[in-house]
Amino acid sequence: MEDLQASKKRQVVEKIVVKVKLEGKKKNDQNPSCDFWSWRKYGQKPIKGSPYPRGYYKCSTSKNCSAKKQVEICRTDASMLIITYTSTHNHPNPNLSKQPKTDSNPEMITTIEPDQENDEQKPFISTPENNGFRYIKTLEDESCLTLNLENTFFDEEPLSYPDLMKFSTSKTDENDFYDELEELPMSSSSFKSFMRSNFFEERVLVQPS
DNA sequence: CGCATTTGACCGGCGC
DNA sequence: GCGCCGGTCAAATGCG
Repeated sequence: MEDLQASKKRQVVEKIVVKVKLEGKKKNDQNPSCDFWSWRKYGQKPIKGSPYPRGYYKCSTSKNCSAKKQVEICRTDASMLIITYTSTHNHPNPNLSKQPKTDSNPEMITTIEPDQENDEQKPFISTPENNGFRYIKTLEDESCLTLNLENTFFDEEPLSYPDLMKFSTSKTDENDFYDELEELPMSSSSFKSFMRSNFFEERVLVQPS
């Protein structure tokens, strides 16, 4: 009841759209937990234009965490998972603290093989039309950045990215978190490699029309 | 027995 | 104003 102001009107809602390619592996087939947070499914709906339903998940790690995500299968490529993150977590990642050790998993974090469809890896260009914001592209859009995850999904967090979790303290404005990622000249190279090695995130700012 | 998932109903926004 | 569609709720069910 207190969070109704968030859904009241169509204010600017920031979303993170992650496209994940399942290399034909059934690994995480429909497994929602392709990240280190724990999610609880609270709904599923068929989506117009897509033969596949979309699942709605809430963060189950913390009761007051408003983080949500939607998981759907790309209608043009069933091996592609589209995960949309809404809101952000207002609590530290549990897994992060429970696995302080060796990140010696070079195979997991590795890097992205540049040889595969790297031509899609075009950087986002902020044009006056999009006001500098990244808008979600249509799924058919070839320019959507995608990454092949090979067999390595992050069942466990591939590496530690302190910068990513630094929001644990001053959590006044969650958006700051992503703003930093956005503006950050990439001081957190570890985060970058993390991102690149697992998926590509696209920051979407939905504005009222 | 407790918790997560499933599933249909309900609600609100948007387009026509 | 109406209907469609996406998102959420909540009861029922299944599973560990």
